[in-house]
Amino acid sequence: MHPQLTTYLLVSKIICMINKKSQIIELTLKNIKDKGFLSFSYDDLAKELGVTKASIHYHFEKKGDLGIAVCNSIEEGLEKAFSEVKQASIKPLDKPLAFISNRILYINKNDMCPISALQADYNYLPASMQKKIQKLSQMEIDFLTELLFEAKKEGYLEGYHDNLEELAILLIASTKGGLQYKRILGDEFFTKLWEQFTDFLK
Amino acid sequence: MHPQLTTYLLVSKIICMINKKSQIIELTLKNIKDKGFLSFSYDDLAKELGVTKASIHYHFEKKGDLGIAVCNSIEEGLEKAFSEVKQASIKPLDKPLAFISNRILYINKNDMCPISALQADYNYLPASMQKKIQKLSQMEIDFLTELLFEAKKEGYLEGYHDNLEELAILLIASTKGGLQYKRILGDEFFTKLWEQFTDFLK
DNA sequence: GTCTATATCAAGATAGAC
DNA sequence: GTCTATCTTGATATAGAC
Repeated sequence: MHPQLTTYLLVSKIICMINKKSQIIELTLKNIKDKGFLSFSYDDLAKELGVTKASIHYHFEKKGDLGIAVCNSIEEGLEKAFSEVKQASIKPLDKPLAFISNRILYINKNDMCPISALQADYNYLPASMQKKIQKLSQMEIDFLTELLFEAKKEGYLEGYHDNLEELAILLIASTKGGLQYKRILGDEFFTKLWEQFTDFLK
Repeated sequence: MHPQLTTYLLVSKIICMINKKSQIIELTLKNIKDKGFLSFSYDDLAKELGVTKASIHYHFEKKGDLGIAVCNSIEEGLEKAFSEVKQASIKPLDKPLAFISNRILYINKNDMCPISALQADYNYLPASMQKKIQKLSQMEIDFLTELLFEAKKEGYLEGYHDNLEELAILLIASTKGGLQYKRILGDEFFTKLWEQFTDFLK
């Protein structure tokens, strides 16, 4: 075989592997949002991808490995949303809620926030995942807090002083709770919540 | 055998059955708070009670039956907390948060709110349970809303008008979200949330 | 009412062929 | 990289003896 062909085959194999890996990660994320980490199975993924369980195990030997990969993917999404909103040409006061609604955009009608789903399963996840989930949970708070501080620096949020982290906590906690209730009681629940958010931020 | 003795044995058998049933329900509630409805097993209960799985199946043939029984138990607790707080001799303005803290009292350090746990598993629960969970979710809102209205009637909450249900939704949603974060990030998270609640209600 | 035993099914994971 | 086959374990559930 020509050495060039060998190289080509090797490269395309690696690219395919990367694609398959990220396919699996994406699909896992979807499953987590639907049923949680403990409740989805390698067989669920295999069926949706049209392959066997063993094939998934080739890419992610243990379920925990796949869990870590998904957490990393969530982390990237979080950072991307943060930097996009930070650089957006909108009023600084609108950025905190833009960040939240950016994140919510990817949660479908009957799905959970994936971070909430991971938090729910927390007690029975491997320590490596628990650590990652801690980090993700804190990151969301920190990003939102920073956006609130930037708004404050620009002269908004006069009613608030050193308590912007507290406001971030209120916004995140009620968003997460609200998303859960929305699945059960319908969209109005979240709408009524969001209206109050816009009142806080003016 | 004396007829009296027969009666005695029958009665004590029934009482024992009732006790065993409520024992199972209590233990199930504990398990739901720890791992969620889908993740606990009859074997978990059996081991903790020192009996076999088959024995639990005698009392609750299907897992869904047990789920309904637990939901009913939660509903009773909810109604009890509501009527206790309603009749308590404390300021009407303190009653809404008294209701919430009354409910939180029974959630241990690394546990979830059982309603939140059931909400997380919602998509994969039997329809009978989904209906019950809807009812429980709405009940909490309604009870809290009513306590807020009573406070308003007594002259408190001047800043609020027809939006007391919205306030209830904010309080419930952030409480639920906050309890989840508390398990991951520690008690301070919830403390910082609670401080804001007391600011809202004055 | 509780037990033993068992049926059935699904889950995570691995071995080895192609 | 994917497959078949298999192992092991655990889950829901039922049958029938005591």
